[in-house]
Amino acid sequence: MQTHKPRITLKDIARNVGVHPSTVSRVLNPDTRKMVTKRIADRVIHASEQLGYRPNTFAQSLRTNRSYTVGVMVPDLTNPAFGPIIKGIDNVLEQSGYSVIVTNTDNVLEKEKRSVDKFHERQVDGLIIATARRLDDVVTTCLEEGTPFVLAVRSTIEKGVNSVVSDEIVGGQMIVSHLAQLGHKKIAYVAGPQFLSTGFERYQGYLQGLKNAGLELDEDLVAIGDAFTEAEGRQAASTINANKKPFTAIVAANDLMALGCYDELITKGLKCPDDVSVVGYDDMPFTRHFNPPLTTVHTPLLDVGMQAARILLERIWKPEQPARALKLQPHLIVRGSTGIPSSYSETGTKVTN
Amino acid sequence: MQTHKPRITLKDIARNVGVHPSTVSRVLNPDTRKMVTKRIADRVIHASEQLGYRPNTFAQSLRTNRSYTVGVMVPDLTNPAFGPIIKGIDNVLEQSGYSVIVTNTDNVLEKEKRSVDKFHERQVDGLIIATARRLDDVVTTCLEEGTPFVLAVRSTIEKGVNSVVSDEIVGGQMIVSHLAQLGHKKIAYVAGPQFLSTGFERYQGYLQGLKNAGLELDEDLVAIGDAFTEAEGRQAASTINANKKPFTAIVAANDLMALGCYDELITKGLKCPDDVSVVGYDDMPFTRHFNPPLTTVHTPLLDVGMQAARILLERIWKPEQPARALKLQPHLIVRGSTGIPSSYSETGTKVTN
DNA sequence: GACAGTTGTGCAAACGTTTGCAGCCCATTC
DNA sequence: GAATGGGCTGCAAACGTTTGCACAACTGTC
Repeated sequence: MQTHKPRITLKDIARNVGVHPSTVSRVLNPDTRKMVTKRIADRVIHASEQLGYRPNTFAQSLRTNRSYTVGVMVPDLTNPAFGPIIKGIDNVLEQSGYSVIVTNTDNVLEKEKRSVDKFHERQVDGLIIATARRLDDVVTTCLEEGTPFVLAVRSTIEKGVNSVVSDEIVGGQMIVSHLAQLGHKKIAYVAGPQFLSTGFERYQGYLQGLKNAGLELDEDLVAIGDAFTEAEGRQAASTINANKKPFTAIVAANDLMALGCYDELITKGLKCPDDVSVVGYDDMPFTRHFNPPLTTVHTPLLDVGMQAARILLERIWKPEQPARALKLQPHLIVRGSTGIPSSYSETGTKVTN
Repeated sequence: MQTHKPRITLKDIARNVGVHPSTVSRVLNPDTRKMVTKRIADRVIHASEQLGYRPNTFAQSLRTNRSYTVGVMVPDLTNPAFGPIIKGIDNVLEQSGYSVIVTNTDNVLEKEKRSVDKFHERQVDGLIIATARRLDDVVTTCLEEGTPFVLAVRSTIEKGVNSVVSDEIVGGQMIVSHLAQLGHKKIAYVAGPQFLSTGFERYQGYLQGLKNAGLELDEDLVAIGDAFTEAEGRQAASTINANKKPFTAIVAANDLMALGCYDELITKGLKCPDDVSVVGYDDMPFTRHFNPPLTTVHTPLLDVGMQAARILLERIWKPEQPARALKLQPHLIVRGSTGIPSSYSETGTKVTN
């Protein structure tokens, strides 16, 4: 049965040094330290260290209305893509004395609303939202309430919203261009949810990529998944297969869905990349260890987190600034899951990664 | 330039209804609601909803000394093992109205101390520590200060500490037993840091496993990595290779290190599992997609998180209870990275998963 | 030596709750 | 019908800060 040490307050230090608590406060607060004589300040600092003073953040926040706390909303913590993002966020925020409250929304709207309510209740100074839909109540609420916030890895239809994303459209184009160069003509697409900017824009990139390569869209080679998951990826791939149209490559809207495609190919007895090339998106950790190593578009997740945090700090400090929509440049990482299309392989030019 | 809505306080509601703020407080607080007449209570509730009241948590916390906030310390957010743990924690804590502050310590002691200081400053009601070393200053500090806390996925030498871990020793034994059954006699071990309970106990499990199988320890077949990373795993495997002793299997202290072993084998031109079997530990996400799919010990990470959170809540509510050290049962998941040892394969009994 | 100006410190209110205490009202009882 | 008691509600203090204001003590100037 341990007994908590009694908390040291400004009053205690004041009594100890023989000054008024407000003086102590001024000394301990960097912005106001210069107001008080060095001699006294030194004694205060000494005493505060000696007594092991720790400010009471509640009292501070109550008085100042600033919590030095930031809320982060992510859809799914088990998706390894979010680890690096949060790490990036934490890295820069903790340097400025902010703490990060994380919450997992499982992609369910009701939870998102509850979370954002909770955040408001806790008076977070700002929000980083990685759950946003292309049109999203939570976002509009935050806009109305004037809460500083920035979207990570997702963007919205609304304008005037801070966000940091990777350039999804360009990424999508890169993929198709890569496949086209290898000689693929029939390129299927396993799309992510179209109500998410990532899902939507990557698909747009794919369409644009086809155009660039002079290829035609075949709607039978496109299926849309309801979530960025392995299961949905597999499901979508299976739908495409069921259409019985030939194809030599599948582009998946993210790495998880690509893994779903792997599974579908295996059950159909198709080999990747010999029979069908597969490409993902995100370059989440360990993609290079997959079987085969996954060709994918690298999104600088850690950077996304860090930049989002930086922009958020800017907005917290000067809320009047116009919104910034930062687009990081993605790049294609070619690994073993893409190769010369199977139609070519009959000619003997077949390559195994 | 948006203008923040003025905050609604108890006073506002009180004025609106025509009662004293304290009455409003009593109504809105479940524990004291029964003190006030239903008629008034209803009017208060109505008004509070109408006005969109949100309690000011700082004022509450300042008064009550409870923050409804819990700190979580993890060593490395990019390690996909921690996502599920945090998710589990968040799941159960948010149900009880607690928020989760996460911090990443990068395995550096100084950061851990800073974090735990920050947590104390913020008066978190409890801590979940996934960074603990076998003897750890942070842990002893928390014990002294009487902060409720529980270790997740790691344990300490000290007694009287709450923790939830998987039974590492049993897990280690399972692995060796599995390999022995396949016929392996020369089983190498790529150990994790011995100052971490996971590193230490898994190694103990390995030793015990050898004993159980009547095999002898060959120290040349053991190398210790300084961190649970791919790079260290590879390094350790390479060290063992350099010893020029024959072996047919490598047990790695976790999945990441196992991946490092994969890399080392590849550069040495060895095939897994045909030449060397490899097994990992943790069953982190996507291990089944690795090349080859990794045989590993499944640790129920989500459960670890959930149980840790539950125990923490217990401790927060009744601090006097004796500590609980919960051990979850791991189980072996056999996949393609283990097979009959290569010495056998010469007899023609070779199996490819 | 009086005055204005500067510098440093104390005072007290305020932030929004919670909660022990006091007191009111009404019902019950003899 | 007075005394007792119990059930509700109001009062006010307290939690630990921050900060505008007042005021005291200096400095320097004429």
